[in-house]
Amino acid sequence: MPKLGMQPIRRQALVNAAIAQVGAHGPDVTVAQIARQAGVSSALAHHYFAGKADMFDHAMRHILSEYGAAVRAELGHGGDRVEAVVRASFAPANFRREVVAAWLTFYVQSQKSDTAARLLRVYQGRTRSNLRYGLRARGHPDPAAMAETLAALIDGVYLRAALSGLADPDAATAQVMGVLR
Amino acid sequence: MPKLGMQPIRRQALVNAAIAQVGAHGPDVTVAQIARQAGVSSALAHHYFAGKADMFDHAMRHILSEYGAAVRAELGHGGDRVEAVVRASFAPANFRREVVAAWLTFYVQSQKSDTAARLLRVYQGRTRSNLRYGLRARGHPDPAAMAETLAALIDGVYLRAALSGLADPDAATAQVMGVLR
Amino acid sequence: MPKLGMQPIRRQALVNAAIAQVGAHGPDVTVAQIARQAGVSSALAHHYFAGKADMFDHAMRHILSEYGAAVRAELGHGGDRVEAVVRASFAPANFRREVVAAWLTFYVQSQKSDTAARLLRVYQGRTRSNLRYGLRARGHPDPAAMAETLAALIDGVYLRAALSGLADPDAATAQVMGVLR
Amino acid sequence: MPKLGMQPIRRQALVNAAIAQVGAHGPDVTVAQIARQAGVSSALAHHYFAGKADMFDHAMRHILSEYGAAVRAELGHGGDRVEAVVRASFAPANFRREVVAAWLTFYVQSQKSDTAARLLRVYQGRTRSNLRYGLRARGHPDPAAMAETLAALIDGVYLRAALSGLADPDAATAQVMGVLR
DNA sequence: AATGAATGAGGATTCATTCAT
DNA sequence: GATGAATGAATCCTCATTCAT
Repeated sequence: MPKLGMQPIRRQALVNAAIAQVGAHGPDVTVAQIARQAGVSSALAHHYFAGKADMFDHAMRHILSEYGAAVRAELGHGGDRVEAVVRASFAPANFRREVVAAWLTFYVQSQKSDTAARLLRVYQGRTRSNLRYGLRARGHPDPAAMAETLAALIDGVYLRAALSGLADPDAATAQVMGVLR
Repeated sequence: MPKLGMQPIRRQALVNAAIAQVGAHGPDVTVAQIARQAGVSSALAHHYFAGKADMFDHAMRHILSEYGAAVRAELGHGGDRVEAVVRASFAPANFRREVVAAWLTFYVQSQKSDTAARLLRVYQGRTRSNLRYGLRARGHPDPAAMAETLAALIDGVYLRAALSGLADPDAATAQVMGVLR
Repeated sequence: MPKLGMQPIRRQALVNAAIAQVGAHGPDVTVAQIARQAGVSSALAHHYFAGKADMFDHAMRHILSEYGAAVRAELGHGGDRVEAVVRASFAPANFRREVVAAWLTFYVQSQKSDTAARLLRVYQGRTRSNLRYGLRARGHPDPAAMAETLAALIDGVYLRAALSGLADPDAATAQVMGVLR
Repeated sequence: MPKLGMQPIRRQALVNAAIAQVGAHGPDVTVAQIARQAGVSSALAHHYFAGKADMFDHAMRHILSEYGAAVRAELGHGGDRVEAVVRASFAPANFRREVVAAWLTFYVQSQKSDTAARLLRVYQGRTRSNLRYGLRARGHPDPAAMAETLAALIDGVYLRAALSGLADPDAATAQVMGVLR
């Protein structure tokens, strides 16, 4: 009897492996490396994904969707909307060394991948809108500009974490919130 | 006597071509592409550089040294030290679309290249120190922390410029300086 | 299930092709040439061997192991041990034009390949020991020295066969045995 | 004023360098390496020789001519002709580690170079004839066969010296003469 | 005489991808 | 569902060789 429903399992395993490998070895990982880490043959990776680029797109999608989930979770707690977004950005699950490194790599590759670029724009828009909304609620004088600044600062902190390999969620959150006084 | 003194000319041309190509096509440019843009054979590129990685290292070095020159130039004008650093960061020469894109790519690759990582660390240290010094002069209550924040914010703005392809020096400067009130 | 068990077949085919091509065209054969003769792509050659050097090492290993088999076969016939070694050295299978030429090439390359050098030393040791043993049995007054001489003479005859392209097993055997009176 | 008569000096320097480099690094030395050791540019090497193969041919020619000179010198001493040839073969000048290694390499390459093959045949013929003549003078029952054997043995001893890197002139001479009792 | 400059040709090696089983 | 087998298409890099000066 054939194994049923392997598709979602394999796809998830491959996406995780892609993130882990890209995070560990940078952008030049091979399909074979990813497949090996996922415990399957590289041929199977091509069976489940249209190609390497497709796998990378899905990996980025996964990272962003985990981020989205973190935001929703924080928002669910009630409390300040701005801090919720910032806190979610540095939630331990998203702020793991390898995830941050992978995020940066995919970020760069989105200069070439339309799919990734589109995804990124969607999430950036959502973040901006969340921040503006929260800033307005706080009575901030220029929510639009400050939202941009916060978003850029979050990315900057990510960038430096990716490079230094150090990632301290609480410190990062405090640093970003600091500019709001 | 043969034609003499080509070495520095060729090296510079190749470094410029590397920045332009990487800025335009991302990290996966080929040595042949770079050489073609520089108007030489790929063999010559290998004659003047130890290899592709060496070329990339020198390209990063060049970007950072141009940045360093911009900082020194701004500092020479006198005036506020913090604003000088920020303004230099977004000086038109450094903030060209392709340079920013190349910078991001090399930034990522510095996860693998020790040389690039070292360079980066030097420049980051210098920036941090300049910012602290300027912040102290301004009587800022927590120069160390704010220097980190400004540095991260500068990187974040760069990052977003690299992706959007939009780069407005004055707007960027104003945005960063904004967090100082 | 895929086509299975190609590995040993391909490896053997590639080793044979390597010997044939090196025997025919000298040390500067290309991996592509060898692969073509084996009827596969050069990429596949790299799939089954770590690289060109690895293929050459295995080719030398194969030649020496065939030689070892010939020695054991001759020893199995009983009879004089010295003559068995000499006869085996010139057994038609080992004394084919291309094999001799390939042997010489690998011999030279063993100046650079540690693996090949090690193999060679093992076989030389074995030959020396067989010859000494046989010479002692024959009551030769100085088995050690004569073993060296016989071994060198065998190599010398090989060398000349490699160059002249002529290889007459019986004549070669007689020539070597001649020095024993 | 131009330097005059550099031709023979440069050619000799390049030939010596070729022998040294091939002896040290095997058959895959580059023209640039050889030129560097000779203290000139690789362009100059091509000015004085038709190409790499030509340089190698001349290197072999030089080795053989030094050998020829050694033989003539030994023959001049009077004494046994056979021993003169053997002794000359292992004369320190010819039996230096690097020369022996180079000799072996050129020997192999003569499978491809007609020039080298021709040279080799000439010298082999001369050696054979010298040995036969000397053996006849000694009253040897089968000068032709023994000449072949001695020649092969000399080559075999060379071969082993090339590989082991050990070269003891007197021991080698004794070993070869030993087969004459 | 001599060499830095320059390149064409080629070679080893890698890798995403396809296919037969 | 899964994989070993297989390859075409790069890519980096090397090197002998030529040429202008």
